[in-house]
Amino acid sequence: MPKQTFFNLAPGKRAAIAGAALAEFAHYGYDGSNINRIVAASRIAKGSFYQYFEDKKDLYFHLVDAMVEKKLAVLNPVADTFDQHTFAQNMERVFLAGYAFADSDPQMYAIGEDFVKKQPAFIAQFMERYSHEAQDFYLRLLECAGQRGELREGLDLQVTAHFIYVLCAHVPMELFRADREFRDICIRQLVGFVSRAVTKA
Amino acid sequence: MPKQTFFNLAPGKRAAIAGAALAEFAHYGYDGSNINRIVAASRIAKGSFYQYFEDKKDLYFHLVDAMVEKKLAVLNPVADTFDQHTFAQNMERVFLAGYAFADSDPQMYAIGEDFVKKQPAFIAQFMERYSHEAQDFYLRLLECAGQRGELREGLDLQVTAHFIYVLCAHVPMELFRADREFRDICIRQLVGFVSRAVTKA
DNA sequence: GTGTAAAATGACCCTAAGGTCACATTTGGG
DNA sequence: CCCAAATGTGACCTTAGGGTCATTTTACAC
Repeated sequence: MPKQTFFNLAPGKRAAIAGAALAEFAHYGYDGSNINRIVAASRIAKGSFYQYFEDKKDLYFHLVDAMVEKKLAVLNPVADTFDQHTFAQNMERVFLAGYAFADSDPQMYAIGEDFVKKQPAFIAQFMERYSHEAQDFYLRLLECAGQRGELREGLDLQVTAHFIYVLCAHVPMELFRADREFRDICIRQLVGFVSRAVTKA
Repeated sequence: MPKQTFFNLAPGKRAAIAGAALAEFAHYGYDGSNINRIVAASRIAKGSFYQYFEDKKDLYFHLVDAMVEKKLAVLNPVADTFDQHTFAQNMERVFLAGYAFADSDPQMYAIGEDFVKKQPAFIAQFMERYSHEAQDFYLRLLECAGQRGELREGLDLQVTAHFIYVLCAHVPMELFRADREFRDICIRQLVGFVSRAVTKA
């Protein structure tokens, strides 16, 4: 967590630093990011950086936290009404919400992409705090479908949730820059694929 | 390309270096790899390393070349008989061949995984030499299906080939460590997914 | 205005790791 | 056996970049 000093900063200055960091991590990913660049872009001294943050990871996790929070703000309303929809409908709602998030904040999205695809070690660390948020999300989706009697018999929910997670974490990312129509086609087919894999008939 | 000196080496020594490098890149990926470790593991002096290779990338590309060659040796026989099978059959054959490769040489597979997932810059460089081998592969698959009259109307083959490529590059990797039965289920469903997406009815 | 605590600063430090080089050793032809 | 060319060697160079610290500046209480 950033030091108190960071939160004492004038909002504009704090936003400048957060903005520079956001751009840096979105553009270069965690591995390629460079504190000197962040410091130069936000017009602060290198020493000041370490008045605000423990280290580079501290800042990075702060942004990842913000990203997760922002993404959950989009996804939670969807998850909270899982029981009012079919499994297939819920899958589609999840995808649409995900793209809404990505479209609304491409930099946050880019940080999430780098985080999920290139920082497996951090994910493990992070999950200790968020208790497997992502997998649990799809588990909730499956359990809800189970209560509606939609699921096939003999399904290992944990494994299936992971499978869905993998699919949803990787495939839509590649389509992010595609046009809306193509996206929609792919979403519909992915929804169908997953639905056929887990629901009866 | 490695220097002539490397190819003049006694086969055992050359193999020791190649083996150490293979293990290093497979374990740490390109970004985390360390020449000092490679040098220590293969019992040569640091200076000798640079008698054999221009630089770290030279060695890495040498291994990636070998990896691609080995993978193509498995995939080409499949591609050469595309016209004797349905699209769905060919998709399944491609997956099975891919897993056969991964199972037979997990280290080579790991290098490929890192290359595809974490080295987009290198892929671009590499493709200049291999003329989009991967995308072309799926394009051939689609074109063959087209000649058999299996494809839906109005399909953009280039885009579709890319979509299939993305799916086949990311999803199976995640399943690599899963047991055989689960793998087979997933392969069948993926084949079905892609088939329904591109073939008539 | 003065003193004290917080914050700002940038030159500097330190380590990791890729890459070099002057020298030593081996090899092979005459 | 001798010499030259090729090869082997590891101490050393260099750079990048994360992180530190002594010093200065600012903010604020009295």
